[in-house]
Formats: sequence, C-alpha cells, structure tokens
Amino acid sequence: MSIDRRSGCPINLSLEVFGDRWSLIILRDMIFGGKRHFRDLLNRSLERIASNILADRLKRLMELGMLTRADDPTHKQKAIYSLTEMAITLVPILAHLGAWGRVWLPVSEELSIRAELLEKGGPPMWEKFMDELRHEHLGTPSDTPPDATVRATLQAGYEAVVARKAPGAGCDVGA
Amino acid sequence: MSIDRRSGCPINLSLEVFGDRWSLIILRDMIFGGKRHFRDLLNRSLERIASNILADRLKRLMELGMLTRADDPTHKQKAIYSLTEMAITLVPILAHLGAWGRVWLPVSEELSIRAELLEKGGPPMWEKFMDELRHEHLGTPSDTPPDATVRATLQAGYEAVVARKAPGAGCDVGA
DNA sequence: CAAACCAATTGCATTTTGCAATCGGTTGTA
DNA sequence: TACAACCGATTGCAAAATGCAATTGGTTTG
Repeated sequence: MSIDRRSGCPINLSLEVFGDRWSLIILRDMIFGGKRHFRDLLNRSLERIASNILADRLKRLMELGMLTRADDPTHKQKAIYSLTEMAITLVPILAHLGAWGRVWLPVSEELSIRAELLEKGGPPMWEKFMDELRHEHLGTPSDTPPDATVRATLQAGYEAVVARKAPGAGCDVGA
Repeated sequence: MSIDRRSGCPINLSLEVFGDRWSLIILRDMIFGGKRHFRDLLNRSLERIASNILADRLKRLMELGMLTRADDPTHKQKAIYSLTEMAITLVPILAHLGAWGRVWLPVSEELSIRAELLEKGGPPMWEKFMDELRHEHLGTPSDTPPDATVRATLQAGYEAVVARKAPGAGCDVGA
C-alpha cells in the first residue's frame, strides 16, 4: 500500500487514498456514469484528464484495493475495471460532495440534477444504489429491474433537464 | 475565484476547491482541533504540512470564501483565521470521510475515536457541532455551556482512549 | 535580556501534472 | 477488403506543485 501514513487519523488516511484532484473524478464516472473502460474515462468525461494521470490513478486505485481490472471478454484489447466494496461505500461521500457543491459553487443545472435527486433520496437511496453497484461490479444478486435502478432514475432526471433546456425547443432542426 | 471550472458538475467543482492533499487537513484541524493560528496549523498538527504549502492553502481558501483572516487582538504578530459558513457546512463530509477511513484504513484508536463518536451521533450531532462552530467563528449566539459542546465530547472521548492506552498506567512517572 | 515565538517568504531540488504524440495490434465500416 | 478508428497504455518535455530547511525583523515570554 503506497500511502504515507503521516498520521493514523481516519480523515488523513482517507485523503492519502483519494485526496487528489483526479481519483474521485474517476470513481464518480464509474459510479454514476457506468464507465468501466480506459477510453471512456479518458475521452468521454468532461474534465479532460490526461492519459498518463488516468493510467497512474487507475494503477494506484487498484493497488489500494479500490478497483480491480480484468480483460474484457467482448473485445481483445479492452480492459474492464470494476469497483470493489471499498470503492462502492464511497457513495455517501460523493452524494455529500455533490450536495455541498450545489449550495456553494456555480454548478450547471444539467450536471447537478443527479446530486439534487441523491440528496432528496437520502441514505435509503444511497443504500439501494450501492446494492446495484454490487450487482454490477461484484456479481451479487439483484432483483431490481433495469429500468428501475437508481442510475436509471438519475439518468432520466438528467435527460429531462436537458430536454427542457434544449435550444430550439419546438423547432424541428433535424435529428 | 481561482478554480478551473473544467465542468459544471458539483462533485468536480467541490474537488476544484478542496480536492488536494492539504486543504481538508487544514479545515479538519480548525473544525475539530480548534486551531486558528498559523503556528498551530504548522507545528501542532500531526501530518507536518510544509510552511509554504500552508501559507498557500490558507490564502487560497480565503480567496475562495472558506476562511477569513483578522489580526488577533491579543498578540500583535498573530493572525487569527475563522471559518465561514461555507466551510462550516463541510462537517458532514468530514464526518463521512472519518467513518469511511475507520472501516477501510489502518487508523489508530486514539485518532479515530472522534470519527466513531461523530458517526454514532449522526446528523443531529453534526448540526449541533455546526452551530457551535458558527458561535465560535461567526459570533452567532449559543446557549451551549462550554463543557457540553460537541468538541468537548469528542475531546473527552479522545482523552479516555489515551488514558486507557497510556504506558506505565499505575506507575507514577512524574507529571 | 536572551530565547522563543510570530507569520510568513525564500532557495532549491524533487516530484507531479498536463499536453500531445506515439505504438502495434484489433475492430468496425463503407 | 482496405482503411480509419479504436484499444490501453507509454513517452518526451515543459510547466507547475511540493517538500525541506533556512531566513526575516519584529514581538512576547521566562
């Protein structure tokens, strides 16, 4: 484990694991965006992380027990990254980060609707979401239909905001 | 405001404010340790932050609206830093960071008892603590006696663990 | 009165970050 | 079938950030 351990304080140790600019962004994209491949995380993410930083952080998060990596059976070149239980239990922290950011920072409406819905849903919603992530990443059993998952709820909220704010609403400007 | 704004996502924006190794450590020491002077934060903190980093982060947190700075009326050279409401509302995030760290990382018992008590106390305890911080840093009225504050509770828990684990307990080795 | 303290700043070496290009192989599309 | 796009990285290099230790001139303490 490549952490300093400057002190045994739990907050300090948590920050030694993910207290950098990029680790929680990667985990956010995996948790909320369902991203699991390198190129998704590199090119289909809004903050434009650098490829060497992405590679470094993925490796580090694996070494620290937050992620695992396997060959993707559907594509010879692709690696698929999975969250461990250690990472999945970060959902409440990410929910709180989102809620705090909504209050104090210049968020965009499209990108903050998920945080709003998570805050409204509270801990029961977060628990349900973590169970879904366990199913998806760890193979645990799940009885939630795919269109009733928390991620589907969050995505529907996002799409509703996007549709409401679409330019030229009411004009047919082509697909 | 010197943030990138790489995206309008609230999690990203929160991390642009305090997603570095040191900002939340400084805020932790102010919130939980009652530290408000440069030397306290520099020399009486376990993680040994470098002085140029401390100066830089304090300046940045002030610019971002998390802290204010005033001359300390009790000492001509001392500056006293105060938390703003923006910073005070980080208490739940810090509580969750502590709880997560206790589960997954090699914490020390002395330094994690505060996190344990906060987790047990839950949101009502956090709200009470934030009110106390408002009183201490923003001058709002408070009706909590000094020995019944959340910080006093946390400190008593810490001291109980330290006394229980003291070497040579039962020997009088001098003051 | 001397030592310790105050909030920083500074010099410098090391490490990290960010940008862009690159690699050889694999897959998808016209 | 040819070729472009894709795959998970790695690499080169410049800029930025970090960390260590020393320093500053004034203030407070023992």
